[in-house]
Amino acid sequence: MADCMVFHTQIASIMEVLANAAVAEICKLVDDDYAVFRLEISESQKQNRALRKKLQIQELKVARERADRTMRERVLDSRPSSVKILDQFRGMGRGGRHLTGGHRSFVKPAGHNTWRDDQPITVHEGSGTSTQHFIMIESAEAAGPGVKQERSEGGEDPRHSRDIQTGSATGVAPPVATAEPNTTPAQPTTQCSITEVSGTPNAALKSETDTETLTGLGQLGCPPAPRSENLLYGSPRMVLSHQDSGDSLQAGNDQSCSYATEIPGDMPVGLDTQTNPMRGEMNLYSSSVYSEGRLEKKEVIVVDEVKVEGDAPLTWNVDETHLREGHSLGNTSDFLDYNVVTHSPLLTFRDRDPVSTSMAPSDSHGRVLFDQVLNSNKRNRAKGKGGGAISGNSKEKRFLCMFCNKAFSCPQKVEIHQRVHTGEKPFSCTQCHMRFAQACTLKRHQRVHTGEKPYSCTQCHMRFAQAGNLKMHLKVHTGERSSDI
DNA sequence: CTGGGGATGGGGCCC
DNA sequence: AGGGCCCCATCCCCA
Repeated sequence: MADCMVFHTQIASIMEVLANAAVAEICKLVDDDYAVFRLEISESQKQNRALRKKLQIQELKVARERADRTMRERVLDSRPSSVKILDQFRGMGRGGRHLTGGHRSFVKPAGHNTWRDDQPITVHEGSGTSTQHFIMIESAEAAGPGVKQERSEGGEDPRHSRDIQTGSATGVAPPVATAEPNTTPAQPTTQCSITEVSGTPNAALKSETDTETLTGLGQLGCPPAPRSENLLYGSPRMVLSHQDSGDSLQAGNDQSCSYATEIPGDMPVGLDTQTNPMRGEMNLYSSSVYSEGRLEKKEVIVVDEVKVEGDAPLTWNVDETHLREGHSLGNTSDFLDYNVVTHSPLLTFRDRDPVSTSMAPSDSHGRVLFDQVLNSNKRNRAKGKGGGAISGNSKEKRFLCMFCNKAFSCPQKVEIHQRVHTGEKPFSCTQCHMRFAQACTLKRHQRVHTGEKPYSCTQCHMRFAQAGNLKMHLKVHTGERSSDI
């Protein structure tokens, strides 16, 4: 028995020794691996640092070159630099259609309304733009003189003219609507201000964009933007990522928050706008209004004044009396409580250097965006008929676009119109994944696939899918065509 | 470079 | 009220 006990204790001691040895071995292995791992990490960090330095040097170089070039240009051309910038982008129009339209990231409101030319250019990120806020003006009379555009005269430096103050939902304090005393007459005490707060990924885009500022994007599956220049002018990496998987139009592999207008996420193929998950996504991060089913009462804003001040965020001065009167707002306090949580139409650039490195002429994305913005503005200006924000049409147009103040006769029209700004394209082609803002546009598009050409020329054998093209073609026969182009 | 066709965007009007 | 159609402007591509 005693032998047995001794034997057991010996075995136990041997086991213990073995176990200790094994543990020691394991620890040694782990330590070795850890050391190797750390070595690798430090190597990687070194490489990272070196690359960063290289990058900085390159950026400095390019910036210097551009600065030199700018100085030369300024000597040659005494125009304001902001004009030159726009000209530069206007000249870059070609190529935009490669992007299958609709990639309107930079939407500057129509000229007739609140933003002046040197005001910040607005960026609308499609990922958060399904909001269908619009402004209902109480009456035609109120619409006319009631909507004022007051502007501050500050910040004339074009280098700073695109400063943004849009607060991001993350980190940056929300802009506080403050009436600038020097530019704004004393407001009635009954007025309340509704501050446009970007509750969406539409974080302020600054040149010195720090990742922290944009970390809110992460919630949307959007990695923080590395550098704002990319955001501004579209590096291949960041801008205009078409969200269709496998879509050749995608500018980069990064399905990130590209500050493009395309709605993120895989869109369903088909026409079902109701079940479009896009809306769901919007609900998640764009507007709690949707998810709460309180759309109606929060979408209509009776506006007495719309003020846009130099660097200040858009401020809606809402006459409280209107709110009290109901006007589809439901519970007034409910309305007042909410800070118009939507994608901000005021996503603007902080462009410290308008001739920055990213404004490379080779950047077709930036071209597209600015070109389309310019075209849009041009078109808005050119279209006199009903194009005015609040035109005294026979049909009362009481519903204003939240973005450009354009007036429409019914909310649905506003909703459709606002897709211009938001980039929302609910209608997808089942054959090619192209998306359209309007159903009829999709329908028309599908003739491309069906080959249907219902319009035939009476003068020749030509057939056309669109009446407008036939009409254009007919000018060839009448001899008008050549002068048009 | 130019002309012409294909195609999209956007707004107005009509049913 | 809402959908569809029409129209215009514009861009892109190609010969």
